[in-house]
Amino acid sequence: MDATATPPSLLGLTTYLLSRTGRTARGLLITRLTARGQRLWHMAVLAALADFGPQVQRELAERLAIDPSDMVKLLDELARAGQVERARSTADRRRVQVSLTPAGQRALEELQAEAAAVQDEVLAPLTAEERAQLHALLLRVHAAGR
Amino acid sequence: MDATATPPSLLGLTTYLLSRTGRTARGLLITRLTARGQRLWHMAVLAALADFGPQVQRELAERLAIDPSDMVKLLDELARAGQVERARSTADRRRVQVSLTPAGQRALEELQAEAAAVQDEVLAPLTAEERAQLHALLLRVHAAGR
DNA sequence: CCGATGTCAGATCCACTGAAATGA
DNA sequence: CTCATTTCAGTGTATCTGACATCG
Repeated sequence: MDATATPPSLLGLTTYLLSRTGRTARGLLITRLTARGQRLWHMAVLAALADFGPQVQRELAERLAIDPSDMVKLLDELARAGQVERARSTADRRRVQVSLTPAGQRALEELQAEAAAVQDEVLAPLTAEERAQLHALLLRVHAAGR
Repeated sequence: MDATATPPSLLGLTTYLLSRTGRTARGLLITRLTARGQRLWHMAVLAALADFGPQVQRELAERLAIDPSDMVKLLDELARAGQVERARSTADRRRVQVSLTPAGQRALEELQAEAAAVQDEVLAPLTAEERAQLHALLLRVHAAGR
């Protein structure tokens, strides 16, 4: 018996596997992004802006299920890198509209390429059909779990 | 369009879903375990001892892929709760054999029940057959990714 | 109510110590 | 037999992250 084997009673838990494989994937991506001076959440923020257009800070935080105070710090970094722009809403001056800059758009495309590469690596043992199956199942789990 | 919807370009990434759903499951379980004064790693350690029997501390850390120094702290907590016992090996007095106590066995069973409950909750949208499918796919991804 | 700032706890990682075994 | 090296448990610390509380 291999001295590095994972305990079977953990392997029997689907949620353990979810947690573990998700963690692995995240770790791999973080390594790549760090090399570019970006972080994981940067990609999520840029993606949200690309998909939904300029948005209020609060909505962004809610969408990505992260704490509003953390969003502030993320946007600080992205703004410093020139990837997003903040502008006070003229209608409601408490609100801040966040929008993607062309540089942000380019950065997002690069990050997505990195993410795709990591995904290929992680899902290597599965056929294309199986990947689609896994994706569909996870989508349903995700949709329910909020 | 729902203001809390996740960006489609993230939903298209299987690795994002893995990460996200894994995170959700872990969070739910942590909440339950905290209420019992236990932590996630406690369960992993107890499971490893139940599955593989008494072991040297070093092996235990290797198996669970955590830092040996962190294992020391985990075992301190588990020993204080009377769930594991440490004994110096007579053959090699540097080594410490860790074993599960009856109280540890009982604790593990309770933790596993909690984990099963969380799993039922998270995987609620899937049929039994689909859960088995998901499990099999994740198992293969996990096995490859080390 | 919203964005911003500061702080706190938890987890991971790394360097180091002292005791004990091993081997040249 | 001795000395250098390695292995192991344990200690302490630096760092990062996410959660929260509070302020303007």
